[in-house]
Amino acid sequence: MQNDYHHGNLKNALIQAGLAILAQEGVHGLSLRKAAKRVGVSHAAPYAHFADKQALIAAIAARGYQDLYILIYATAQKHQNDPQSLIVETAWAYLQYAIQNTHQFKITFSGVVEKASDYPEFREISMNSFDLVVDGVRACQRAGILQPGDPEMLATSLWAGVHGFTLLLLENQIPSYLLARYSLRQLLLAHLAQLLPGLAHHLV
Amino acid sequence: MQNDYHHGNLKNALIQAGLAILAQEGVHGLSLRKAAKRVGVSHAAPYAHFADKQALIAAIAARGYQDLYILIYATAQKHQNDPQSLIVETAWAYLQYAIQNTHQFKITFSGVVEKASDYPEFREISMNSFDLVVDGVRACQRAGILQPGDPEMLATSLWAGVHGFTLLLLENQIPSYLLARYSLRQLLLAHLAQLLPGLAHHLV
DNA sequence: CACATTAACTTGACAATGTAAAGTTTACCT
DNA sequence: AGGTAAACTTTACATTGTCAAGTTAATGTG
Repeated sequence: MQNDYHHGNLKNALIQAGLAILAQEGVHGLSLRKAAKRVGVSHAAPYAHFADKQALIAAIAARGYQDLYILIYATAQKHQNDPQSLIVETAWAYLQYAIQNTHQFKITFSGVVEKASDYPEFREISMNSFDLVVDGVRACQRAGILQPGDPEMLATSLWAGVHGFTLLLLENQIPSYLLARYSLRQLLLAHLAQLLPGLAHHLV
Repeated sequence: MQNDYHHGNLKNALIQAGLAILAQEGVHGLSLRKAAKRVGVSHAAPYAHFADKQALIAAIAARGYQDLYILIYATAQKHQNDPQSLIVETAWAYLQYAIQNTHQFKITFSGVVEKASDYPEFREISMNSFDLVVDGVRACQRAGILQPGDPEMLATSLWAGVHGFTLLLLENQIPSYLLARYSLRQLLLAHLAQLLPGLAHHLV
C-alpha cells in the first residue's frame, strides 16, 4: 500500500503535526505545506479537510483550548470544597499553562485566528470554559467570598483579570523589577486579591 | 527627477503606508512589497531601513502605541483633579481606541511582533505608558480611593484588568447576552468597580 | 574640481507559501 | 459490475520575504 489513499485520520494528523510545529517553531513556522509534508501527504491534501490555512489554525487553536480546558476543569474539581483555593489554583494553573505552552496559548487567544467565532468548535469550547468560571464565581458567592451580583459579569471580570495578567506577562510588559522583587505566584495572588477582596490574607 | 533617489522620508512613509494597509486589510494584508508599492519604491527598497518584515511591523506597532499613549495622556490630563474619573475615563479611552483601531491595537499587543523587547522604540513607549498608570494609581492612593500598597503592583493589576477586558471583547469572548443586557460602558464600570472598591456608586 | 566613498535605491533571482484546477485512486453503495 | 463520491496527487500560478549585484546621487577629501 505505497499510496496511502484514504488515510482515515488525516485531519487529526494534520492538527497534531501543526501542534508539533507550533511548539518547535512558533506561529511563524506554521504552514499548510509543512504540516502536510510532516504527515507524508501532498501539499494540497489538507484542502480536503480544511477550507484554508485559517481553518487549520482554528482547529489547532481549538485543540489547544481543549487541553487548557481539561487542565482547568481538573484543577477545579480538585478544589471543589474550598471555593477560594478553587479560584486561586485554577488561575495559577491557567498561568502555568500559558507559560509552558506559550505558542499554543497565543494562537488561541491572540487573534491569530482571525474570525474565531466562525468556527463552531472554537465557540463551543470557549463557552464551556466561561461556564466553568461562572460556576466558580457562584461557589464563591455562596461561600461569601465574593459579593453578590450578576455572576456572569463577575466571571467576566475575573477572567479578564487573569487573562490580562497572563498576556502582559507573555508579552514581557510586566516591569522586570516587579518580577525580580516578587515571585510569579505572589504577583498573581496580589492581583487576585484585588479581584477577590476576601483573599488579602493569602498574601505572604 | 524621475528617479526618486534619497527619498528622505522613506522610513516614515513606509510606516504610514503600513498603517493604512493595516486599517484597510488587517494584519493579514501587511506585506513589505505592498507597502513599498504604495509608496512608489521598488520592492527591495524597505531593506535599506528595516532589517526584515518584523522590523517594519515593530515600527508600525510602536507608532500605534504612541498614538494610544497620546490619547491616554491627554485624557489623564483632562481629569487630573479627580483621580476617580481619571482612572475611569482613561480606561474608557483605552477601550474606545481598541475598538476603533482594532488592527492597530492587536498588532501592538497580540504578539504579532515576535520579540517586542528587541525593539527599543517599543520598550520605551511601553515603559512610558506603564509609568502613566503608576502615576494614576498614586493619585488614587493619595485621594484614598485605592488602598495603600506597592503602586507598581497595583498599576499592573489595574492595567491587566482593563487590558484583559479589552482583549476579551476584541476576540468576541465576552458572552453576547452580557453585551445585550449592559452597555459597554456599564460593563467596563462594573469591571473597574471590581478593581477599585470605592467606585461602586458610579454604577447605574 | 576630480575622485573615492557611501547611503539610498533598483533589478533580477530564488525558495517558500497559499490556493485553485484537473486528474487519479480507492472505498462504498446499489 | 458499475457508478459515484471522497481522499488524495500533480501541475500550475501569483504573492511573498529575502538576498546579491548593480545603479544613482549626495557627501565629503585631496
